[in-house]
Amino acid sequence: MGIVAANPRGDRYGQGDTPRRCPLPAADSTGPTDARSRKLNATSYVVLGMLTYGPATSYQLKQRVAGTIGNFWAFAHSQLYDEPARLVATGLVSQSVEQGGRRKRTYSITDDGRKALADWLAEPTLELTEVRDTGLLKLFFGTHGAPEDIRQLARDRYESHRARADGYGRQRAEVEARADRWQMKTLELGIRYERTVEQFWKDFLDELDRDPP
Amino acid sequence: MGIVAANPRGDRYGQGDTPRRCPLPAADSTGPTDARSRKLNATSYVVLGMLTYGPATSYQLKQRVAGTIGNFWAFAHSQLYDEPARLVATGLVSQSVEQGGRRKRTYSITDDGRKALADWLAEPTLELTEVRDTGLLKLFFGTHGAPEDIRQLARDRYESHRARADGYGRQRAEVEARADRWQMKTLELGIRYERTVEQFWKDFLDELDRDPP
DNA sequence: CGAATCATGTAATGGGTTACATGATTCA
DNA sequence: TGAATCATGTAACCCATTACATGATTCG
Repeated sequence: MGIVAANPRGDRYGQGDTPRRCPLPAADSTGPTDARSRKLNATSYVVLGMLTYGPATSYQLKQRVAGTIGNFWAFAHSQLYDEPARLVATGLVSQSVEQGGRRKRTYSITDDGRKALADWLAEPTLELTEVRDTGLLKLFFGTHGAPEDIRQLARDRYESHRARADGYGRQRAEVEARADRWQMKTLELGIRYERTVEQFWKDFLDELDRDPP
Repeated sequence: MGIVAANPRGDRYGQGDTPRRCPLPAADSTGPTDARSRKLNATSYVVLGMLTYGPATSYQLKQRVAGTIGNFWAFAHSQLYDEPARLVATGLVSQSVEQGGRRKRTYSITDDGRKALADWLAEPTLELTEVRDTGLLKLFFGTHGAPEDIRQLARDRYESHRARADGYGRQRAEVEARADRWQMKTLELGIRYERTVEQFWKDFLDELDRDPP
């Protein structure tokens, strides 16, 4: 059939499939049965985590995310408006609304929020890493395009990863004082990752020269 | 403020912000003004690409994805039911419905579909790679948890990436005959990536032993 | 003082995840 | 022949993206 594998394992579908159902609310009606429980996702923890450095508006959250985890895990800024609002509803974050003007909202993490963050950090981490790289997808389907497309792809990707690796390198120097030990480590992984991928595309380009498609 | 950077650049928000607006349909009414144009996304191209290996049901698509790109870019299986249906509406895929029984649908790529795939392959690839790794997030916020959490995290992640790298290595041998050149290359990048990350966590574990938190 | 950019949001839509369902096939 | 697993789908909800909007501030 000309395709790599029909081998089992390798889907995500089994991953989160354990039916961890909540016991139904059973038609009771003790008040609003408040939505104070809600499954948190990565975005939630990013917001909670960033708020541990102090209260912030959505814009400030955006700034904190940019230049740190925003480098490898990006959001639309609207998420940093939506998610804190959800967390307020859940009681993990509180807000204070500025009087007058734009009624700007400033968010703070609550004790429940700190607890939720700590619980998450203590959980085992089983999820598989996902690498969302359009270039990889294109490489996989490379036979269905023109030979020159592949070469162009390789050049683009090489440049892109090299630029990012250089950027991280510069950032490391700038940031050394402010960042804590673990934050520096994430940056180090970022650099190692980008250099690896950069090297891959470089080797690939060389191979294309030696052995053109 | 104790946080890494408030440096500019590093958000995605500027990325896709060029207002590439379609000229409004201008209230004409030449028939259904069919929704035959639609911005395709990565899922679309995965489906189109997989269909170039021959017609398939959603389940067969799922199998083709698992063990190849599903390794690094996973979907819920329901997407492989939804997306082909959308592509049929766009005319890039055709379907034949089995008579009787479950009325199983088999999808094929159309000429327009092949064209769309080829166009995509010819486009420059500017998107930045996103690495969605919960472990990295936890590492970044490590100070807010217990010291033992970090160590556990490192052990978990080390194991996980080692297992995946081993898996890829085995897969490479099995698959060598069936896979084409570019497909093998994606596997090679996968291996390099996993080995790099495995090594990172290993070094980190060693460092934690030498210099405990 | 006007233009650009910063800062702060909202609305609409589409898409992805989760859960629910159930027929078909295999195999102990 | 019953249990397990394969195969096939649907529905609801949540979340993410995209576009729209506009007040505030800076700066030439």
